[in-house]
Amino acid sequence: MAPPRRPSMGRQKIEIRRIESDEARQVCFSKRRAGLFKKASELSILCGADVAAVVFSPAGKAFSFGHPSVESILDRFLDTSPGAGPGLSSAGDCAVSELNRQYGELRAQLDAEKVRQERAVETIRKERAARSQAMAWVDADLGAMGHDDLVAFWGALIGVQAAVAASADQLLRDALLVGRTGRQPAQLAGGAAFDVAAFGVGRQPPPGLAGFDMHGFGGQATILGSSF
Amino acid sequence: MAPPRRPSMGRQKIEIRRIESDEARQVCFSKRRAGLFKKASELSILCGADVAAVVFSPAGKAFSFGHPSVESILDRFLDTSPGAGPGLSSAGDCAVSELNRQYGELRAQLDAEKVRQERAVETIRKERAARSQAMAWVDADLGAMGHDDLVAFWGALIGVQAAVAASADQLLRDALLVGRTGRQPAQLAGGAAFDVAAFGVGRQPPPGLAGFDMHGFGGQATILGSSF
DNA sequence: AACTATTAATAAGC
DNA sequence: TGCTTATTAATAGTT
Repeated sequence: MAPPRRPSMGRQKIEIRRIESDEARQVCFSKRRAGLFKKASELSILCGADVAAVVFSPAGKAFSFGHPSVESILDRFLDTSPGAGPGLSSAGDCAVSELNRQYGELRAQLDAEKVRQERAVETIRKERAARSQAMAWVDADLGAMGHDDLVAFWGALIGVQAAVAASADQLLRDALLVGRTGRQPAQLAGGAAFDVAAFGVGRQPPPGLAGFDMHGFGGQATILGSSF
Repeated sequence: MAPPRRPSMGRQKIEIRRIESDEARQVCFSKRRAGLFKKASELSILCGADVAAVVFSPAGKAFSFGHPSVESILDRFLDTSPGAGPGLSSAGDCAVSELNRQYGELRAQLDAEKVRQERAVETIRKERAARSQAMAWVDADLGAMGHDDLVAFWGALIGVQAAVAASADQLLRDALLVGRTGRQPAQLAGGAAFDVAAFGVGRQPPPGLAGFDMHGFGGQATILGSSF
């Protein structure tokens, strides 16, 4: 039986970069030009704003939308923009100023984003390191380990993982929270990431399972905190 | 118990007509103005078109977007529209144009950064989910588990973790590579993230350790690939 | 300003 | 080019 393919793949996510295919670019141009003019129209009606939009196709053909009229808007803009009179602050300068402000804001966001990315990478690296060490450790003497030892070890391991998970937890909460906030002056929450070595895992030479003193953990392992 | 009302009514359908409330109108103006400029920017990038948009707020404040520059577009339009003069219009404002370009570039970078951040968070989330599931599973019957079962389980768990680690590995390499590059057209490497369920861990009801068929793994556990 | 539930826009496929 | 559909993107109303 043939796979029941859907009649359409639906809208796909696209990158905002030049469309290479001539045909696809032309189609997109027509659709989005219409969409832009519609948005401009809605803005003028909803908010009582004066709006003009001018578009030149790659071929050089001009399209325009304007409320109340393209020319009136353009004239007004060109009139006030070059003026630069210190008395009446020209609106045109405001636009440039606004652009500058947004530019700075964006750069701040980008920086913050990079900091968070680095923290995420670091967290993953730590989790992996801890896991690797723990596995190597166990691998060495697992066969010789008694049942009770295994259970006890498991309990200890759970502790390590819970702690590491807590670190990831912090990062996740952080990422989700800040992700939207955007700004954030790179509030360096003291990166007191859990130090694996403190739990005995991470030492270079595996001490050998026979020697590890974790029996105090009790027979039945229990999942510690780490609220999932 | 009180009716669990949703935190938001979400977007409502609205008529395209003047918004009466001053405050709501102002908010809408800000949002939609940004949206309009974004659409204009996307149109110019996607289709290689020259686009300008000019907006006057009801208060008379001017905002504008232009690629390559507002003035060049407006001049070209006013030139060709009435007189049909074939004269070359000069692109006057290079500074604004450059600022606009940088703005777009920054925004692209920020978007790419956000994508990577999301992937990082998703990876961490998956690792945690896998770990949580595995621990809960074991916790259920660990006490009753025989030694051989325990050893075999450990081997299986190693497999899962190695696979998950591989996913993280990809992310790390990716992040480290791109982190420095800065630009990168967000080359969407098909995110074929490892599916934990494929390893038997992740099923909702713990199948009970007595039933899991992983003895084939052999008594001695070995660390699989996952090059650390 | 941050959040969501929704509506609106639109990438693909015919 | 215009229509259809599955998805993504924009954003109205709240807090």
